[in-house]
Amino acid sequence: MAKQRANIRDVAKESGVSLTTVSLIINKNDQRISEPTRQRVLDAIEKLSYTPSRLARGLPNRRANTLAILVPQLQNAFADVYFGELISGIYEEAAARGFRILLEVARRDYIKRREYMQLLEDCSVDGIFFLGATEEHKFLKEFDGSDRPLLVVNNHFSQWDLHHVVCDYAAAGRDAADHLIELGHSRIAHISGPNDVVLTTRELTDAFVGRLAEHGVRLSKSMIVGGEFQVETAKLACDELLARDPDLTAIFCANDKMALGAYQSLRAHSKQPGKDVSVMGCDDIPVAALSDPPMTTVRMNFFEVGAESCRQMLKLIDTKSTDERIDKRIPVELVRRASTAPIR
Amino acid sequence: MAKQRANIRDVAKESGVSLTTVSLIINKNDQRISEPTRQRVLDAIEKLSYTPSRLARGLPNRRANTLAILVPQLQNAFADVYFGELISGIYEEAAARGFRILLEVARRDYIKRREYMQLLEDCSVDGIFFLGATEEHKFLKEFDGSDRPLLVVNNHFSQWDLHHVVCDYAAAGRDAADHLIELGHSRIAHISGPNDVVLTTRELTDAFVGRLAEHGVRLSKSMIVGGEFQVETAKLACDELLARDPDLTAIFCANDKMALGAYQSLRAHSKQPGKDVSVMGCDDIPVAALSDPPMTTVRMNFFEVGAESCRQMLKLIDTKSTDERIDKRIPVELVRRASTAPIR
DNA sequence: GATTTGCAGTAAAATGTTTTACTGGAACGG
DNA sequence: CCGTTCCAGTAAAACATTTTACTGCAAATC
Repeated sequence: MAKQRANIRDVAKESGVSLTTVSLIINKNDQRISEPTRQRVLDAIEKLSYTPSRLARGLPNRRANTLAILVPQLQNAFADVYFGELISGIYEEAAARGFRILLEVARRDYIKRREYMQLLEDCSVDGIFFLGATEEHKFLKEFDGSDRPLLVVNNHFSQWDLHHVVCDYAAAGRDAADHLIELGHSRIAHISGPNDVVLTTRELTDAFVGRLAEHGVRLSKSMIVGGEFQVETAKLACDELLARDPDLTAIFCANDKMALGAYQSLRAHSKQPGKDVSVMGCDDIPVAALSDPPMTTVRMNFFEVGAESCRQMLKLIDTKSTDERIDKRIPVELVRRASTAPIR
Repeated sequence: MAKQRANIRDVAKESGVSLTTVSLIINKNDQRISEPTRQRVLDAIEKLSYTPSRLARGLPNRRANTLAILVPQLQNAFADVYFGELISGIYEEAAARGFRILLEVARRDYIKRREYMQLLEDCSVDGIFFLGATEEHKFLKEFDGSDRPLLVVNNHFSQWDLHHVVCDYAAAGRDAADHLIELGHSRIAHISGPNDVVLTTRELTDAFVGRLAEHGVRLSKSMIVGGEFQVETAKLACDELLARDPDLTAIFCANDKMALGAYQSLRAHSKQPGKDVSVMGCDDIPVAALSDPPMTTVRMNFFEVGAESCRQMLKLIDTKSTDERIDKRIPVELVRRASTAPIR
């Protein structure tokens, strides 16, 4: 029991070669080692059950082979399908390339103390994904035009020059408008997300309203109410809309959760969602298909957004090219279910 | 622009002391440095904006100051409130102690290749939390009685000698039984979790049935149906129970999601949950309070389970005492809402 | 006055890799 | 036969810290 843990030196000694040779074999990218030598070293590795230390490996080139996922502190930070899918997508892609994933929660004093910077500066991490970013996250200004590897996942900002990967929210708004028009609706309302702080959901609203206008349907400002992305607030929003126009025939909600709130409100007003009033959601979270009635919505492939974000990040880290900004849009898809119907 | 990044040597040179002195000051645990010297070094650190490298710090004592959270690959691995709360709890506690959190997904070949071991052996991580463990995860046998720092979060196993932190499921079962008895019910059914593979939910069922028996109410095997923890399967389970006893007055479900499935089934049979039939859930996930009717359930503080798990893990790592096994129970609490009522 | 104790700090070894620049010899072209 | 190229591998520097055992000196003790 002389040593606990074999290191590269032990392997070198055991197989009678130099450290360099062992290192080259571990990092398979070098052709110059002959097959017999390689075999001998591989045997020694097996025999000593040697595993290179990640800590030591990262040291010489200051690469941790780790990426951080930064999420804001919400009531249920990770407990959200939305975040869950994004994280899964990032993870799968990272794992396939030998990268580890760190989880970080951006609480108020986390941001105040600039700990996200610490992460990069103490070499804990080679890049940071920021999920759930809003325009209230002023600290992002720090990354404006910088060559620090930070990527905003599923939001984007026009005021700051950052790397983005995001669903095509404008297309989603247009798809929703087309669908409701096709069904013959014209008395339409919209429950929006927090349009003042999130650009993507603002784009959704703008595209929806814009496309309706192209079809000759005018959606007045009063028929757009914010629902904060939550079930309860959306229910209240829907109550308000019904008070303003008791005869509206369709509601487009900026996410599925809010559409569930609209269901509740409609029922409370003795109206059947999907029959008396068509309701559309956005996202296609699992519960959308299971809801009663099954929900017509626009599917956003959040897993793919995560995966693409990771691919872009790895490219960014490898090339270190700071000259070009990433700005990817992931396509969306209309899903027809029973919560929308032709106008009677 | 000679150097990119200050290291401890630069700080030492700048303040005219040795490396050792700087190191001792960074790791505040040494008293022997005089105040003036400390101040001088602190100023130099500030001036050079020096940050110790985590990679290099971990190397000498082979500590990564990082913990891993291992989750099984489910349809929605992290997208679950349950996992979300556990992870948040672990995270908060770890962050407070300067530990980072790695996320790992135990897919089939991840387990086959024993990558969880790799994690410990390549010094990526000082300990592993395993979430969502079941008896089907045979690889846990590898940790049976071992001094490897693995902790099973919110499940436990009698066949293997492992570290556990878990909600008090037996108490939850008893609380549920007491509540329904108190309301006067005697024609009671139970939708269980996957009792064949998860011990905790089996304990829940056993405690529930046992306590009912103590009160003189016998729950026959046929009135216990498995619901796989999912809404849809629970709905089917409830259909089956109603077929067997159309006059049952109360159903206890092993989690809140399944109680939602029971709601659906009851409505499909023209019965009002909370009026015609009392329905109880377990967990108190956010949607329980928002459901219609608001759900009576047993609150399980998953955040606290996570936090306590982390505290225990850190103790384990610090003491390296392999002689004692962790086995903590976190208390639960009955939450009365509108889905249960006195029998008519 | 010699010895001990405490203070404030330092030298050097240890941690485990990667990477750059080199080396000895064989084959090959002219 | 001489210079070049290739092959298969090596020596040594670099990465950035922690930790153990020491040191010089002043004050206190006997």
